[in-house]
Amino acid sequence: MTSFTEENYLKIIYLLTERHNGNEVSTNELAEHTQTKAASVSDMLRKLAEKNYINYRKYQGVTLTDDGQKIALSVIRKHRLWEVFLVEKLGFGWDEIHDIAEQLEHIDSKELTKRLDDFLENPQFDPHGDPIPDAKGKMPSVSYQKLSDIPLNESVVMMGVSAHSPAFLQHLDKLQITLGCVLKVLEVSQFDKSYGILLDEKNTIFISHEVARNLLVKA
Amino acid sequence: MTSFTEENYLKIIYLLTERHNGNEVSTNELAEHTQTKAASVSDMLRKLAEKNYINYRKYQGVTLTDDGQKIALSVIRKHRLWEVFLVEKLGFGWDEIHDIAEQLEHIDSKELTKRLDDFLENPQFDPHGDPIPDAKGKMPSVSYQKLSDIPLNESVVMMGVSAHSPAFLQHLDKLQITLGCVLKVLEVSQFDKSYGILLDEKNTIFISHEVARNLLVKA
DNA sequence: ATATATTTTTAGATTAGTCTAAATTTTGTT
DNA sequence: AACAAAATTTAGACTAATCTAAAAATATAT
Repeated sequence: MTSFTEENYLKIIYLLTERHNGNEVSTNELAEHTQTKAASVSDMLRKLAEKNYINYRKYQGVTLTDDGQKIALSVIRKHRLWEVFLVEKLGFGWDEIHDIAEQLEHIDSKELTKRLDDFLENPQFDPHGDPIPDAKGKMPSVSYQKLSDIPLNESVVMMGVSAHSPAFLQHLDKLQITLGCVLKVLEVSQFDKSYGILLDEKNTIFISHEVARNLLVKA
Repeated sequence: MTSFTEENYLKIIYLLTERHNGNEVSTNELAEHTQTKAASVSDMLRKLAEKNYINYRKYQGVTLTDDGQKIALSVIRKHRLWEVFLVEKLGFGWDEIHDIAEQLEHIDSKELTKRLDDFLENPQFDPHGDPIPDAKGKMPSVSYQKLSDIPLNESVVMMGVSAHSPAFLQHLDKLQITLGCVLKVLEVSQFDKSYGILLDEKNTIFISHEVARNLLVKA
Protein backbone atom coordinates (compact mmCIF):
# COMPACT_ATOMS: atom_id res chain seq x y z
CA MET A 1 0.00 0.00 0.00
CA THR A 2 0.94 3.54 -0.66
CA SER A 3 -0.24 6.15 1.80
CA PHE A 4 -1.78 9.47 0.93
CA THR A 5 1.44 11.12 2.08
CA GLU A 6 3.72 8.86 0.06
CA GLU A 7 1.60 9.50 -3.02
CA ASN A 8 2.04 13.21 -2.50
CA TYR A 9 5.80 12.99 -2.26
CA LEU A 10 5.97 10.85 -5.42
CA LYS A 11 3.73 13.24 -7.33
CA ILE A 12 5.80 16.25 -6.31
CA ILE A 13 9.06 14.49 -7.14
CA TYR A 14 7.67 13.69 -10.57
CA LEU A 15 6.57 17.26 -11.26
CA LEU A 16 9.81 18.83 -10.02
CA THR A 17 11.98 16.36 -11.92
CA GLU A 18 10.02 17.22 -15.05
CA ARG A 19 10.52 20.92 -14.36
CA HIS A 20 14.30 20.23 -14.03
CA ASN A 21 14.40 18.34 -17.32
CA GLY A 22 15.13 15.09 -15.53
CA ASN A 23 17.60 16.34 -12.94
CA GLU A 24 17.50 15.24 -9.31
CA VAL A 25 15.19 16.95 -6.83
CA SER A 26 16.74 18.26 -3.61
CA THR A 27 15.59 17.77 -0.05
CA ASN A 28 15.00 21.48 0.53
CA GLU A 29 12.97 21.83 -2.63
CA LEU A 30 10.77 18.96 -1.50
CA ALA A 31 10.41 20.49 1.95
CA GLU A 32 9.10 23.66 0.35
CA HIS A 33 6.58 21.88 -1.82
CA THR A 34 5.38 19.43 0.83
CA GLN A 35 5.08 22.23 3.39
CA THR A 36 7.29 20.34 5.82
CA LYS A 37 10.84 20.62 7.15
CA ALA A 38 13.93 19.19 5.51
CA ALA A 39 14.34 16.74 8.39
CA SER A 40 10.92 15.28 7.70
CA VAL A 41 11.72 14.98 4.02
CA SER A 42 14.95 13.08 4.78
CA ASP A 43 12.97 10.56 6.82
CA MET A 44 10.42 10.10 4.08
CA LEU A 45 13.10 9.73 1.40
CA ARG A 46 14.71 6.92 3.38
CA LYS A 47 11.34 5.21 3.51
CA LEU A 48 10.52 5.73 -0.17
CA ALA A 49 13.96 4.43 -1.11
CA GLU A 50 13.38 1.32 1.02
CA LYS A 51 10.19 0.69 -0.89
CA ASN A 52 12.08 1.17 -4.14
CA TYR A 53 10.04 4.10 -5.30
CA ILE A 54 13.01 6.47 -5.62
CA ASN A 55 16.72 6.47 -6.45
CA TYR A 56 18.33 8.08 -3.45
CA ARG A 57 21.97 8.74 -2.65
CA LYS A 58 22.33 10.74 0.53
CA TYR A 59 23.00 14.43 -0.05
CA GLN A 60 22.60 13.92 -3.83
CA GLY A 61 18.86 14.39 -4.35
CA VAL A 62 16.36 11.92 -5.77
CA THR A 63 14.68 10.72 -8.94
CA LEU A 64 11.80 8.26 -9.33
CA THR A 65 12.24 4.58 -10.11
CA ASP A 66 9.87 3.01 -12.64
CA ASP A 67 7.65 1.85 -9.77
CA GLY A 68 7.62 5.32 -8.25
CA GLN A 69 6.90 6.95 -11.57
CA LYS A 70 3.99 4.61 -12.17
CA ILE A 71 2.38 5.69 -8.91
CA ALA A 72 3.12 9.38 -9.54
CA LEU A 73 1.55 9.23 -12.99
CA SER A 74 -1.54 7.52 -11.65
CA VAL A 75 -1.99 10.27 -9.06
CA ILE A 76 -1.41 12.99 -11.65
CA ARG A 77 -3.87 11.29 -14.01
CA LYS A 78 -6.55 11.28 -11.33
CA HIS A 79 -5.79 14.87 -10.32
CA ARG A 80 -6.18 16.16 -13.87
CA LEU A 81 -9.24 14.07 -14.70
CA TRP A 82 -11.00 15.36 -11.60
CA GLU A 83 -10.05 18.91 -12.60
CA VAL A 84 -11.77 18.36 -15.93
CA PHE A 85 -14.81 17.04 -14.09
CA LEU A 86 -14.94 20.04 -11.77
CA VAL A 87 -14.78 22.54 -14.62
CA GLU A 88 -16.71 20.77 -17.37
CA LYS A 89 -19.43 19.12 -15.31
CA LEU A 90 -19.74 21.20 -12.16
CA GLY A 91 -18.94 24.60 -13.63
CA PHE A 92 -16.03 25.54 -11.35
CA GLY A 93 -13.54 28.16 -12.56
CA TRP A 94 -9.98 27.00 -13.34
CA ASP A 95 -8.78 29.02 -10.37
CA GLU A 96 -10.97 27.14 -7.87
CA ILE A 97 -10.18 23.50 -8.51
CA HIS A 98 -6.67 22.82 -7.30
CA ASP A 99 -7.35 22.17 -3.63
CA ILE A 100 -10.31 19.93 -4.32
CA ALA A 101 -8.37 17.91 -6.89
CA GLU A 102 -5.56 17.53 -4.34
CA GLN A 103 -8.00 15.53 -2.28
CA LEU A 104 -9.73 13.63 -5.08
CA GLU A 105 -6.43 12.48 -6.61
CA HIS A 106 -6.00 9.98 -3.75
CA ILE A 107 -9.29 8.16 -4.22
CA ASP A 108 -8.32 4.58 -4.85
CA SER A 109 -10.40 2.77 -7.45
CA LYS A 110 -9.18 1.75 -10.89
CA GLU A 111 -12.74 1.26 -12.05
CA LEU A 112 -13.76 4.73 -10.91
CA THR A 113 -10.88 6.35 -12.79
CA LYS A 114 -11.74 4.41 -15.91
CA ARG A 115 -15.41 5.33 -15.79
CA LEU A 116 -14.66 8.95 -14.96
CA ASP A 117 -12.31 9.11 -17.96
CA ASP A 118 -15.04 7.75 -20.24
CA PHE A 119 -17.67 10.05 -18.72
CA LEU A 120 -15.44 13.01 -19.54
CA GLU A 121 -14.85 11.61 -23.04
CA ASN A 122 -11.21 10.77 -22.51
CA PRO A 123 -9.77 14.25 -22.29
CA GLN A 124 -6.09 14.68 -23.18
CA PHE A 125 -5.63 17.97 -21.31
CA ASP A 126 -6.87 19.45 -18.08
CA PRO A 127 -8.40 22.94 -17.69
CA HIS A 128 -4.93 24.49 -17.36
CA GLY A 129 -3.72 22.79 -20.53
CA ASP A 130 -1.64 20.21 -18.66
CA PRO A 131 -1.48 16.81 -20.35
CA ILE A 132 -3.36 13.88 -18.79
CA PRO A 133 -1.44 10.59 -18.77
CA ASP A 134 -3.44 7.60 -20.00
CA ALA A 135 -4.16 4.51 -17.90
CA LYS A 136 -0.74 3.10 -18.82
CA GLY A 137 1.03 6.29 -17.77
CA LYS A 138 1.68 7.58 -21.29
CA MET A 139 1.58 11.39 -21.52
CA PRO A 140 0.21 13.13 -24.61
CA SER A 141 3.30 14.77 -26.05
CA VAL A 142 3.34 18.52 -25.89
CA SER A 143 5.93 21.06 -26.97
CA TYR A 144 4.76 24.49 -26.13
CA GLN A 145 6.73 27.69 -25.95
CA LYS A 146 6.54 30.57 -23.55
CA LEU A 147 4.84 33.58 -25.08
CA SER A 148 7.87 35.57 -23.94
CA ASP A 149 10.01 33.54 -26.37
CA ILE A 150 7.85 34.19 -29.44
CA PRO A 151 9.01 36.83 -32.00
CA LEU A 152 6.96 39.96 -32.63
CA ASN A 153 3.94 39.79 -34.93
CA GLU A 154 3.65 35.99 -34.94
CA SER A 155 0.14 34.66 -34.24
CA VAL A 156 0.08 31.84 -31.72
CA VAL A 157 -2.60 29.90 -29.86
CA MET A 158 -2.79 29.89 -26.07
CA MET A 159 -2.39 26.26 -24.92
CA GLY A 160 -1.59 26.30 -21.22
CA VAL A 161 -0.12 28.02 -18.19
CA SER A 162 3.04 27.30 -16.26
CA ALA A 163 1.83 28.97 -13.08
CA HIS A 164 -1.32 27.79 -11.36
CA SER A 165 -1.96 30.21 -8.52
CA PRO A 166 -5.57 31.43 -8.21
CA ALA A 167 -4.30 35.02 -8.37
CA PHE A 168 -2.56 34.43 -11.71
CA LEU A 169 -5.51 32.55 -13.18
CA GLN A 170 -7.98 35.21 -12.03
CA HIS A 171 -5.75 37.84 -13.61
CA LEU A 172 -5.98 35.98 -16.94
CA ASP A 173 -9.76 35.80 -16.54
CA LYS A 174 -9.85 39.56 -16.11
CA LEU A 175 -7.77 40.01 -19.27
CA GLN A 176 -10.03 37.49 -21.04
CA ILE A 177 -7.09 35.29 -21.87
CA THR A 178 -8.41 31.74 -22.13
CA LEU A 179 -7.16 28.43 -23.52
CA GLY A 180 -7.50 28.52 -27.28
CA CYS A 181 -7.40 32.26 -27.77
CA VAL A 182 -5.10 33.70 -30.45
CA LEU A 183 -2.27 35.96 -29.30
CA LYS A 184 0.12 38.17 -31.24
CA VAL A 185 2.91 40.14 -29.58
CA LEU A 186 2.87 43.59 -31.12
CA GLU A 187 5.56 45.22 -29.02
CA VAL A 188 7.72 44.80 -25.96
CA SER A 189 8.30 47.97 -24.00
CA GLN A 190 11.93 48.92 -23.40
CA PHE A 191 10.83 50.72 -20.28
CA ASP A 192 9.17 48.00 -18.16
CA LYS A 193 9.27 44.89 -20.37
CA SER A 194 5.51 44.89 -20.64
CA TYR A 195 4.00 43.24 -23.69
CA GLY A 196 1.44 44.78 -26.06
CA ILE A 197 -0.68 41.88 -27.27
CA LEU A 198 -3.34 41.55 -29.94
CA LEU A 199 -6.00 39.23 -28.50
CA ASP A 200 -8.14 37.17 -30.90
CA GLU A 201 -7.36 39.63 -33.72
CA LYS A 202 -9.54 42.17 -31.94
CA ASN A 203 -8.33 44.01 -28.83
CA THR A 204 -4.94 45.18 -27.79
CA ILE A 205 -4.05 44.48 -24.18
CA PHE A 206 -0.95 44.92 -22.07
CA ILE A 207 0.56 42.18 -19.94
CA SER A 208 3.66 42.04 -17.77
CA HIS A 209 6.73 40.04 -18.65
CA GLU A 210 5.85 37.83 -15.70
CA VAL A 211 2.52 36.97 -17.31
CA ALA A 212 4.05 36.44 -20.76
CA ARG A 213 6.60 34.07 -19.26
CA ASN A 214 3.84 31.88 -17.85
CA LEU A 215 1.68 31.60 -20.94
CA LEU A 216 2.34 28.47 -23.00
CA VAL A 217 1.52 28.78 -26.68
CA LYS A 218 1.96 26.98 -29.96
CA ALA A 219 2.51 28.46 -33.41
CA MET B 1 -10.48 20.01 12.35
CA THR B 2 -12.10 16.63 12.16
CA SER B 3 -9.96 13.79 10.92
CA PHE B 4 -11.01 11.14 8.45
CA THR B 5 -11.11 8.67 11.36
CA GLU B 6 -13.17 10.89 13.63
CA GLU B 7 -15.64 11.47 10.81
CA ASN B 8 -15.98 7.72 10.41
CA TYR B 9 -16.71 7.18 14.07
CA LEU B 10 -19.32 9.95 14.10
CA LYS B 11 -21.00 8.59 10.98
CA ILE B 12 -21.16 5.08 12.41
CA ILE B 13 -22.47 6.33 15.76
CA TYR B 14 -25.20 8.20 13.91
CA LEU B 15 -26.25 5.21 11.84
CA LEU B 16 -26.24 2.80 14.79
CA THR B 17 -28.12 5.21 17.04
CA GLU B 18 -30.72 5.54 14.30
CA ARG B 19 -30.95 1.76 14.04
CA HIS B 20 -31.49 1.63 17.84
CA ASN B 21 -34.26 4.22 17.68
CA GLY B 22 -32.10 6.71 19.56
CA ASN B 23 -30.57 4.41 22.16
CA GLU B 24 -26.89 4.56 23.08
CA VAL B 25 -24.29 2.76 21.00
CA SER B 26 -21.94 0.41 22.84
CA THR B 27 -18.17 0.20 22.61
CA ASN B 28 -18.20 -3.36 21.28
CA GLU B 29 -20.70 -2.52 18.61
CA LEU B 30 -18.50 0.34 17.46
CA ALA B 31 -15.45 -1.90 17.49
CA GLU B 32 -17.23 -4.26 15.13
CA HIS B 33 -18.26 -1.54 12.72
CA THR B 34 -14.96 0.34 12.74
CA GLN B 35 -12.99 -2.89 12.31
CA THR B 36 -10.94 -2.15 15.40
CA LYS B 37 -10.68 -3.41 18.97
CA ALA B 38 -12.79 -2.24 21.89
CA ALA B 39 -9.69 -0.70 23.52
CA SER B 40 -9.13 1.51 20.48
CA VAL B 41 -12.75 2.57 20.53
CA SER B 42 -12.51 3.56 24.20
CA ASP B 43 -9.58 5.83 23.39
CA MET B 44 -11.39 7.43 20.51
CA LEU B 45 -14.55 7.95 22.55
CA ARG B 46 -12.56 9.81 25.18
CA LYS B 47 -11.20 12.03 22.45
CA LEU B 48 -14.58 12.63 20.77
CA ALA B 49 -16.10 13.45 24.16
CA GLU B 50 -13.33 15.97 24.82
CA LYS B 51 -14.18 17.66 21.54
CA ASN B 52 -17.83 17.66 22.53
CA TYR B 53 -18.98 15.55 19.63
CA ILE B 54 -20.51 12.81 21.78
CA ASN B 55 -22.28 12.33 25.11
CA TYR B 56 -20.19 9.74 26.88
CA ARG B 57 -20.52 8.25 30.33
CA LYS B 58 -18.00 5.48 30.86
CA TYR B 59 -19.46 1.99 30.48
CA GLN B 60 -22.80 3.50 29.41
CA GLY B 61 -22.41 3.88 25.65
CA VAL B 62 -22.61 7.04 23.57
CA THR B 63 -24.92 9.30 21.62
CA LEU B 64 -24.05 12.27 19.42
CA THR B 65 -24.18 15.88 20.58
CA ASP B 66 -25.64 18.45 18.20
CA ASP B 67 -22.12 19.26 16.99
CA GLY B 68 -21.37 15.60 16.44
CA GLN B 69 -24.62 15.00 14.63
CA LYS B 70 -23.97 17.92 12.34
CA ILE B 71 -20.68 16.41 11.25
CA ALA B 72 -22.18 12.93 10.90
CA LEU B 73 -24.99 14.22 8.72
CA SER B 74 -22.59 16.10 6.50
CA VAL B 75 -20.56 12.93 5.96
CA ILE B 76 -23.69 10.88 5.28
CA ARG B 77 -24.93 13.55 2.89
CA LYS B 78 -21.71 13.41 0.92
CA HIS B 79 -21.64 9.61 0.96
CA ARG B 80 -25.13 9.33 -0.46
CA LEU B 81 -24.72 12.11 -3.03
CA TRP B 82 -21.57 10.44 -4.35
CA GLU B 83 -23.46 7.15 -4.54
CA VAL B 84 -26.05 8.82 -6.73
CA PHE B 85 -23.25 10.20 -8.90
CA LEU B 86 -21.60 6.81 -9.25
CA VAL B 87 -24.82 5.10 -10.32
CA GLU B 88 -26.57 7.82 -12.31
CA LYS B 89 -23.60 9.41 -14.04
CA LEU B 90 -20.94 6.72 -14.16
CA GLY B 91 -23.18 3.68 -14.56
CA PHE B 92 -21.97 1.68 -11.55
CA GLY B 93 -24.25 -0.99 -10.09
CA TRP B 94 -25.73 -0.38 -6.62
CA ASP B 95 -23.61 -3.27 -5.34
CA GLU B 96 -20.32 -1.66 -6.42
CA ILE B 97 -20.44 1.79 -4.93
CA HIS B 98 -20.09 1.48 -1.17
CA ASP B 99 -16.30 1.31 -0.88
CA ILE B 100 -15.75 4.18 -3.29
CA ALA B 101 -18.30 6.37 -1.50
CA GLU B 102 -16.55 5.54 1.81
CA GLN B 103 -13.57 7.42 0.42
CA LEU B 104 -15.40 10.23 -1.35
CA GLU B 105 -17.48 11.08 1.73
CA HIS B 106 -14.42 12.66 3.35
CA ILE B 107 -13.66 15.14 0.59
CA ASP B 108 -13.83 18.50 2.25
CA SER B 109 -15.40 21.28 0.18
CA LYS B 110 -18.76 22.85 0.86
CA GLU B 111 -18.84 24.31 -2.63
CA LEU B 112 -18.16 20.91 -4.19
CA THR B 113 -20.99 19.29 -2.28
CA LYS B 114 -23.35 22.07 -3.27
CA ARG B 115 -22.46 21.87 -6.94
CA LEU B 116 -22.57 18.07 -6.94
CA ASP B 117 -26.03 18.21 -5.40
CA ASP B 118 -27.22 20.57 -8.13
CA PHE B 119 -25.54 18.54 -10.87
CA LEU B 120 -27.46 15.49 -9.65
CA GLU B 121 -30.66 17.56 -9.51
CA ASN B 122 -30.97 17.56 -5.73
CA PRO B 123 -31.80 13.92 -5.18
CA GLN B 124 -33.68 13.02 -2.00
CA PHE B 125 -32.67 9.35 -1.97
CA ASP B 126 -29.56 7.38 -2.83
CA PRO B 127 -29.47 4.27 -5.05
CA HIS B 128 -30.37 2.05 -2.07
CA GLY B 129 -33.35 4.21 -1.18
CA ASP B 130 -31.63 5.80 1.82
CA PRO B 131 -32.62 9.42 2.43
CA ILE B 132 -30.09 12.17 1.71
CA PRO B 133 -29.96 14.93 4.34
CA ASP B 134 -30.00 18.45 2.93
CA ALA B 135 -27.23 21.02 3.44
CA LYS B 136 -28.73 21.92 6.83
CA GLY B 137 -28.82 18.29 7.93
CA LYS B 138 -32.55 17.81 7.50
CA MET B 139 -33.47 14.28 6.42
CA PRO B 140 -36.38 13.65 4.04
CA SER B 141 -38.86 11.86 6.26
CA VAL B 142 -39.44 8.25 5.42
CA SER B 143 -41.64 5.63 7.03
CA TYR B 144 -41.20 2.39 5.25
CA GLN B 145 -42.16 -1.08 6.39
CA LYS B 146 -40.39 -4.37 6.01
CA LEU B 147 -41.97 -6.52 3.34
CA SER B 148 -42.07 -9.26 5.98
CA ASP B 149 -44.54 -7.14 7.98
CA ILE B 150 -47.01 -6.62 5.13
CA PRO B 151 -50.23 -8.69 5.05
CA LEU B 152 -50.88 -11.13 2.21
CA ASN B 153 -52.22 -9.82 -1.10
CA GLU B 154 -51.44 -6.18 -0.45
CA SER B 155 -49.60 -4.41 -3.30
CA VAL B 156 -46.66 -2.34 -2.15
CA VAL B 157 -43.83 -0.45 -3.83
CA MET B 158 -40.20 -1.36 -3.19
CA MET B 159 -38.53 1.75 -1.69
CA GLY B 160 -35.25 0.65 -0.15
CA VAL B 161 -33.09 -2.01 1.46
CA SER B 162 -31.97 -2.39 5.04
CA ALA B 163 -28.95 -4.55 4.15
CA HIS B 164 -26.28 -3.23 1.81
CA SER B 165 -23.88 -6.12 1.22
CA PRO B 166 -22.89 -6.66 -2.41
CA ALA B 167 -24.07 -10.29 -2.10
CA PHE B 168 -27.56 -9.23 -1.03
CA LEU B 169 -27.82 -6.52 -3.68
CA GLN B 170 -26.61 -8.87 -6.40
CA HIS B 171 -29.19 -11.40 -5.27
CA LEU B 172 -31.91 -8.78 -5.73
CA ASP B 173 -30.51 -8.00 -9.20
CA LYS B 174 -30.81 -11.67 -10.09
CA LEU B 175 -34.42 -11.70 -8.90
CA GLN B 176 -35.03 -8.45 -10.82
CA ILE B 177 -36.16 -6.70 -7.67
CA THR B 178 -35.37 -3.01 -8.13
CA LEU B 179 -36.37 0.23 -6.42
CA GLY B 180 -39.86 1.16 -7.57
CA CYS B 181 -41.08 -2.31 -8.48
CA VAL B 182 -44.47 -3.46 -7.21
CA LEU B 183 -44.55 -6.42 -4.83
CA LYS B 184 -47.45 -8.48 -3.52
CA VAL B 185 -46.99 -11.29 -1.02
CA LEU B 186 -49.12 -14.21 -2.21
CA GLU B 187 -48.12 -16.77 0.38
CA VAL B 188 -45.72 -17.51 3.19
CA SER B 189 -44.64 -21.12 3.38
CA GLN B 190 -45.18 -22.83 6.73
CA PHE B 191 -42.30 -25.13 5.91
CA ASP B 192 -39.34 -22.74 5.45
CA LYS B 193 -40.87 -19.27 5.84
CA SER B 194 -40.14 -18.50 2.19
CA TYR B 195 -42.32 -15.90 0.51
CA GLY B 196 -44.17 -16.29 -2.76
CA ILE B 197 -44.20 -12.85 -4.33
CA LEU B 198 -45.95 -11.37 -7.35
CA LEU B 199 -43.46 -9.03 -8.99
CA ASP B 200 -44.76 -6.08 -11.05
CA GLU B 201 -48.11 -7.86 -11.50
CA LYS B 202 -46.37 -10.34 -13.80
CA ASN B 203 -44.09 -13.04 -12.44
CA THR B 204 -44.22 -15.06 -9.28
CA ILE B 205 -40.89 -15.44 -7.50
CA PHE B 206 -39.79 -16.96 -4.22
CA ILE B 207 -37.64 -15.16 -1.68
CA SER B 208 -36.38 -16.15 1.74
CA HIS B 209 -37.64 -14.61 4.95
CA GLU B 210 -34.19 -13.06 5.28
CA VAL B 211 -34.68 -11.23 1.99
CA ALA B 212 -38.24 -10.16 2.82
CA ARG B 213 -37.05 -8.76 6.13
CA ASN B 214 -34.54 -6.50 4.34
CA LEU B 215 -36.86 -5.07 1.72
CA LEU B 216 -38.38 -1.71 2.66
CA VAL B 217 -41.70 -0.95 1.04
CA LYS B 218 -44.56 1.48 1.20
CA ALA B 219 -48.24 0.81 0.63
C1' DA C 1 42.95 25.48 -0.28
C1' DT C 2 40.85 26.42 3.63
C1' DA C 3 37.32 28.66 6.27
C1' DT C 4 32.53 29.69 6.18
C1' DA C 5 27.91 29.14 4.74
C1' DT C 6 24.46 26.10 3.17
C1' DT C 7 22.27 21.82 2.81
C1' DT C 8 21.23 17.48 4.47
C1' DT C 9 20.99 13.93 7.79
C1' DT C 10 20.58 12.04 12.47
C1' DA C 11 18.91 11.97 17.24
C1' DG C 12 15.37 12.31 20.15
C1' DA C 13 10.43 13.90 20.93
C1' DT C 14 5.50 14.34 19.79
C1' DT C 15 0.74 13.19 18.05
C1' DA C 16 -2.93 10.21 16.09
C1' DG C 17 -4.57 5.90 15.87
C1' DT C 18 -4.00 1.44 16.74
C1' DC C 19 -2.76 -2.96 19.46
C1' DT C 20 -2.44 -6.67 23.56
C1' DA C 21 -2.82 -7.68 28.22
C1' DA C 22 -4.43 -6.52 32.58
C1' DA C 23 -7.65 -4.21 35.57
C1' DT C 24 -12.21 -2.60 36.44
C1' DT C 25 -17.14 -2.16 36.01
C1' DT C 26 -21.52 -3.92 34.82
C1' DT C 27 -24.73 -7.66 34.03
C1' DG C 28 -26.90 -11.87 34.85
C1' DT C 29 -27.63 -15.97 37.51
C1' DT C 30 -28.33 -18.55 41.14
C1' DA D 1 -26.81 -10.77 47.58
C1' DA D 2 -22.79 -12.66 45.84
C1' DC D 3 -20.22 -14.43 42.30
C1' DA D 4 -19.12 -15.61 37.46
C1' DA D 5 -19.30 -13.91 32.80
C1' DA D 6 -19.24 -10.24 29.71
C1' DA D 7 -18.20 -5.64 28.49
C1' DT D 8 -15.35 -1.79 29.00
C1' DT D 9 -11.48 0.89 30.30
C1' DT D 10 -6.61 1.60 31.45
C1' DA D 11 -1.66 0.78 30.90
C1' DG D 12 1.97 0.37 28.09
C1' DA D 13 3.73 -0.31 23.46
C1' DC D 14 3.97 0.36 18.28
C1' DT D 15 3.88 2.81 13.57
C1' DA D 16 3.55 6.78 10.48
C1' DA D 17 4.51 11.35 9.95
C1' DT D 18 5.97 15.14 11.75
C1' DC D 19 9.02 18.48 14.63
C1' DT D 20 13.50 20.92 16.81
C1' DA D 21 18.21 20.87 17.69
C1' DA D 22 22.59 19.17 16.72
C1' DA D 23 25.90 16.83 13.76
C1' DA D 24 27.78 15.86 9.30
C1' DA D 25 28.48 16.58 4.46
C1' DT D 26 28.77 19.56 0.57
C1' DA D 27 29.29 23.99 -1.74
C1' DT D 28 31.22 28.67 -2.00
C1' DA D 29 34.38 32.35 -1.70
C1' DT D 30 38.20 34.58 -0.83
